[in-house]
Amino acid sequence: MELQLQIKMNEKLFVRNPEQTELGRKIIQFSIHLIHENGFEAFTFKKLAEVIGSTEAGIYRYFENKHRLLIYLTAWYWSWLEFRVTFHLNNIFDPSVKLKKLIKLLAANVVDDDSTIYVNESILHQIIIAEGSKTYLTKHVSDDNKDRLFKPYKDLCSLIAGIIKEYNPDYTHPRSLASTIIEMAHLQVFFMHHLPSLTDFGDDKDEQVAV
Amino acid sequence: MELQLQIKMNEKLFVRNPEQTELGRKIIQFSIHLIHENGFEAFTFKKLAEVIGSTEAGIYRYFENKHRLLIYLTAWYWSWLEFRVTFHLNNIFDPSVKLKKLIKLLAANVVDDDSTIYVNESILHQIIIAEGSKTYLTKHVSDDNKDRLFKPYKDLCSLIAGIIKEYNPDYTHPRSLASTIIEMAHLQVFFMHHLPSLTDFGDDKDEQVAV
DNA sequence: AATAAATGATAGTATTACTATCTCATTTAA
DNA sequence: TTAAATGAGATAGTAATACTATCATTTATT
Repeated sequence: MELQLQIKMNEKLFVRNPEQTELGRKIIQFSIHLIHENGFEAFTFKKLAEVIGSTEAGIYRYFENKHRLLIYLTAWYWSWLEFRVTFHLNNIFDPSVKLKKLIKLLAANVVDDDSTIYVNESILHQIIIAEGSKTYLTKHVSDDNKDRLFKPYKDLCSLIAGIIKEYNPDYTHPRSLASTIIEMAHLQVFFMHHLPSLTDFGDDKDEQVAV
Repeated sequence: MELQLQIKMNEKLFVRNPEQTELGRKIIQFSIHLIHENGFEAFTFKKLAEVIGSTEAGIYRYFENKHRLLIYLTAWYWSWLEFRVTFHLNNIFDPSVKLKKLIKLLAANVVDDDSTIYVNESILHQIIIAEGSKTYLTKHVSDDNKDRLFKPYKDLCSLIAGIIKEYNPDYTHPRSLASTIIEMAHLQVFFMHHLPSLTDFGDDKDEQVAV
């Protein structure tokens, strides 16, 4: 069975839909690699253009600026993750089993998913860890939020909060706990790799974040 | 009783010690205001120079670049917070009381502390919430870490991890829990103000983050 | 009073983050 | 089949950013 996974993206995230043209798909594919290699700060449209054999102006036809591109990638990732979570939790009814599976999914190393050709999910996952929070840590969060740019993130958070509520209907802070779980599943991995004294998880290839 | 609180800062954080000259103290004082007003991305040494009536080159004599200045401010904040925590937990021996007091200290609104004239702790606290994680979310974290630039953060984390261990010596992840508490005490406040659906805390003037 | 440190003034550079315009090839639609 | 629309390359230009360098002047220290 060969399926092609297509995620419907918010139109405000781009100027022209990158999924519909060759250049657009190259922008997605290679921006992921470039951001991962040099970090978001050092990433420029000019460098990206050189890598994909196009021009700076060409990339601006697809994305308003590099921050929007980062939000696009991040939104894509959260949508993809939500689908993954929904898929894996399907037909499981015990909330405690659900929660355990969920945390495994969030904390596990992501393997590249072949059903999306130009997105390398494994690398994208690492970008989210290192750069994800920069999408909302800006002076224009509220404007971006009004444009619903963070909806995929919020949807995932809601999904998790719902499972927490199922597990314990009396728990008073399911959404805060959900966002904490998501953020920490990522941040603890970052600490493990770069600031190990801030975590108890070892930077071991085989070791997974404990559940 | 009038005390002057002086925090000994790591020499690698600056080119010339800003606490020892008038211009240096102005840099600290007004960079806090500027970063808070326009965000770290929009903050430049040129704008800062204009505000304090000096020149761009003048500020470069104190800080290598704006990122180092942000790390300086952040390091200062964590040191100040560690002192505050140590002070408030002095002579308390029940670990559960300690933990509760600690979380109150981390989550409470910070009021400006008069024992430091040129640092407005209340505003600095808001900067840490919105910009703090940008200090380590870079490609050069490991180098910065080798220069011990994050020591104040790690020290605070250790202190909290120690209290957690006192409370429950069998707990296997005290450092991860400590960093989670610190990060979330800040991030949930950010969400409360800007992305309220990611939290259960309301953006109410009187309401404090629950303990 | 002599000397060193701190600051101010000015200039210059490479890079970044865009915007604009014009051409040309390819699709698509009438 | 031809005209129009679309996608993309090429080139140019601008304001701002992130610095570095030099030199003169003011202020502090001995």
